[in-house]
Amino acid sequence: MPEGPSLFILKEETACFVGQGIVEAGGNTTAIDTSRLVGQTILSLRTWGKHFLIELPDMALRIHFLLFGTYRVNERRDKPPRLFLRTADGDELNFYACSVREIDRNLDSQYDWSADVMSPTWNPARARKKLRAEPDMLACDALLNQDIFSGVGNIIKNEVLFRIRVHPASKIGALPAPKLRALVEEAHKYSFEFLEWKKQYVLKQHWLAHAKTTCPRCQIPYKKAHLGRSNRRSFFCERCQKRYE
DNA sequence: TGGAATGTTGGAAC
DNA sequence: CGTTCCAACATTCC
Repeated sequence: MPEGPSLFILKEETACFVGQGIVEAGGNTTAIDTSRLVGQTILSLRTWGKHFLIELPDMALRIHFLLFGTYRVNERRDKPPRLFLRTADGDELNFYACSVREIDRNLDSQYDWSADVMSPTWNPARARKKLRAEPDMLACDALLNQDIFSGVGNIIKNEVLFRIRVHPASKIGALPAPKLRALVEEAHKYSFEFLEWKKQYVLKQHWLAHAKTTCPRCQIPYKKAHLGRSNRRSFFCERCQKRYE
């Protein structure tokens, strides 16, 4: 579920909830008092990267799906939801195994929307500026940094680095300017390809690097290692992906 | 079937 | 006090 494009799909699927009043709410979350949601109108449903934001008159909720979170719209799983909302029209939104938090209602003061690779206000120049300020950061960590590439997850990270032929342990400060530019451009471009493939249920078959064993370009075995401060799985080709350091 | 994984947080340890 | 490390959370798949 988790990466930014998947949240984008969730937002599309729940657009009909905006403007509706909540007539019933509950779930096994202990983070919020769900009875406070009853009677509130859903003012907006937004996303910032992997955050799903529910804006209400009295509060704002932040849903984070972490690694295993799921949701159902007008359907239920065979498990108790962490949070559910029902509207007067009979629409129902169920969230499972996710983190629920009440956050400050002023979303604009907390979120840099231009950092979200899925946002219409995504700002590549600003991302490059943030990257230039972190020359010692590794490319694999930079892509997972939500302040720079909000919404990018481990799949997108591996696919982007393979496509731009950059080794995950490359130092940001060592990247030639065109490579830095390519990194930022591809993070945005691939996220939208991910979105389309995910909608068509063909995402996995388009993976070129993530969870793969052989480089499709030169046919040698991929290296697999947990790299960087993030210590997440990296799949990379030592022949095709240059290490800048 | 035990281990690993599309992720983040909070607190302990240093 | 800042930085780093690690457990915890929770689900599914191989």
